[in-house]
Amino acid sequence: MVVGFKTGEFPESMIKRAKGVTISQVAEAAGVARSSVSRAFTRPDMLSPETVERIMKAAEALGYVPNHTARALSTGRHGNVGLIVPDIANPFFPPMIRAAQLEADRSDFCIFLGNTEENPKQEDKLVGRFAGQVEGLVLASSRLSDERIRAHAGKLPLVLINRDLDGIPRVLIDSGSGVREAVEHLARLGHRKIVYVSGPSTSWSNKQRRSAVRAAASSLGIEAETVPAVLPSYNSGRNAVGAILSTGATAAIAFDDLTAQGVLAGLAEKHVGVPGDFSLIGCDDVLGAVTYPALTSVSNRSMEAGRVAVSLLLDMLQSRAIHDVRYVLETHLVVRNTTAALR
Amino acid sequence: MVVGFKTGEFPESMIKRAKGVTISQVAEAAGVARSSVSRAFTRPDMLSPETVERIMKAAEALGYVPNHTARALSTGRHGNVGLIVPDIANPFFPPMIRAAQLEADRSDFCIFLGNTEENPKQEDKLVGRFAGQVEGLVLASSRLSDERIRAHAGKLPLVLINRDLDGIPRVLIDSGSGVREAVEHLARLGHRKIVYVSGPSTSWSNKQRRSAVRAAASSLGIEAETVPAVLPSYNSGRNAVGAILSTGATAAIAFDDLTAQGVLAGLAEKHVGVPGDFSLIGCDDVLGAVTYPALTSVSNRSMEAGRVAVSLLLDMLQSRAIHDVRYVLETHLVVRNTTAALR
DNA sequence: ACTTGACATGCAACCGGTTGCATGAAAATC
DNA sequence: GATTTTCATGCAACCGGTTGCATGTCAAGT
Repeated sequence: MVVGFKTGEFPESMIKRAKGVTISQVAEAAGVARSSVSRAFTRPDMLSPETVERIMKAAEALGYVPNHTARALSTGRHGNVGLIVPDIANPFFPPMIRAAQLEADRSDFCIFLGNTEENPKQEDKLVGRFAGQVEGLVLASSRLSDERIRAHAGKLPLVLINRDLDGIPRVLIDSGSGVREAVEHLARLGHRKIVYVSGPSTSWSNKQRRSAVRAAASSLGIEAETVPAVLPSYNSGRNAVGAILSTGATAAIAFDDLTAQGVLAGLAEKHVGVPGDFSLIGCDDVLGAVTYPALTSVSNRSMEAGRVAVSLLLDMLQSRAIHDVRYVLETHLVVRNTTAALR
Repeated sequence: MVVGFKTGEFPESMIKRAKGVTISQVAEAAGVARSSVSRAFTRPDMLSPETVERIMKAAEALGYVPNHTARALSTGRHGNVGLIVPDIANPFFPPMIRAAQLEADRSDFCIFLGNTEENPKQEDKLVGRFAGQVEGLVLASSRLSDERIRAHAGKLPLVLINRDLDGIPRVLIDSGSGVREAVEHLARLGHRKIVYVSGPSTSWSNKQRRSAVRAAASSLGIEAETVPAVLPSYNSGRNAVGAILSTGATAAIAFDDLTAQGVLAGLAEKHVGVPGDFSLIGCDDVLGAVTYPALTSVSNRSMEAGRVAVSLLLDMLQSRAIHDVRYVLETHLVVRNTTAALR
């Protein structure tokens, strides 16, 4: 690391720049009352066109920009929403964040982003910190308990992604449908025993996927076991390989693609060929086809989820009413090269 | 897509929840002046311990939480900073965002996140939207012109990542060092003509990498040509393959790993073996070793960059002075399996 | 016992906007 | 021409905190 330090001071001119032109200055310059300036910006139709023009010209000349904070204080609306995710670095989330941002932007809203590091304590703290300065919040893949979520929902408008709580608007990516297809796919290939490599125990998606695997397996008459991987990450998956193999299963479905990627690496280390000796399926399809072999996975709808969640939230804020919406996005199996017939 | 709509209304009780307890109510309950309540929260040492306790008890009982907006208005500080990136979905940025968030969190600051979609217009718009409600801004890999950046820097504290403008604090990931190593590596393997697959023309990193390639190549006496890929993406890289091959070069260094990954795919389609027939090096090392063959790349310091940038910004806000800091992070070549001796 | 100082608290102005209501002038009605 | 309506604008209170200064109290200093 090279650090270049060339410290100079820029004392006055650049420091006081923080101070802005106020509405009073514009009012004086234009020879009107402050309220007229305010109206020129918020409801120009209330003023005569000439007055508006005069005010605007004065404002322009002075470089006036309405103070967002002051406006927020008197109107009670600041046009900000929060988005809290467990782990930005997990490729499942960036597209979601991006879509959310875009949707918020369409309505001139700004987004506060929070990263909880998969930690409920941190999540609680962030919700609290955000609460005072956002009009509403989107909680994606929350790791909080139902009670905490309900408590927060009682204090500010909330929309959930991948968490199914009655009475709170929510967007659910139904991985159940895709996972079912995955199990059927494996059964059709002749696998009689499979494992589900689970994710965070407080994750709704995890529960959903696990029970979908079990249900589909039992209805198809094949055996399914669960091996825990705790966190959705490459290393978690890699560390789980021993446990996976010791079950005697011939195929695995992992909580997500990252875990699957770790499993893939772990299997390679143990010289277990994929898909020759073992079949593997991921979830969320975040890796594109970049692994080798290209990973069979369950499609992801995180972009739509982000967009819809923010749109729902903004609707709520607009209408000042809470609708008990349950928006479900279905998923499907995407077959690539990590699954093959049992030999 | 399945949409479930079970619309119920929660009219009064949940809507008015927005209103909060004010400082006046606490003051009345505790039998003190509003100013004392304010002091109990901001400078308890000014009050007698008993008073503080009485106030706190009253506040607790009423569920009082200081209004962030009001406080911001009177103090002029709201404890928010903004972070603007060209593309959240580009894996280079999430670790940076995460580190920035973490660093901000340590000082109880919140982060506004903006995504410019690689579009200077959008970036300008976002800076404007943020300007009123953040104390300072971090611009990562800005696509704005020098003039626009300087203009913004004149209006609010700014820290740049990967943009080298005199007088504005900046954190630079010096890919030059790593790229130089990459060129040397290729030369040592016997390659006599290489191409640089460029990225966004307004990107500082791109200019830096391109000139590092040229300089290193000419000092080693090998030939270097540039092929443009416009955007840093998989598809850009893939589309550039025709142009790359037509130069007659035997190796390429791509602007980033995403582009390299696209090139890799494009080469495979044209049945050009890597590294047998052609050697390829990426930049930023964001893919880990997940491509096949595993991509040789130049290490990335984006996490540190995010952390340092925010830390610099917070220092600036604290000291209310601007130091002309130029913080440079060096990079190195990480050799994997997409480079081999010319045969 | 009288002054002096330290300290705890209250008063009131201020941050920069928004908004309900009053006012006065011009336009419409009879 | 007198009266009512319409419309543009100003006044002043309000949003919910913070903070400089004044005031009053009590203990220390002489």
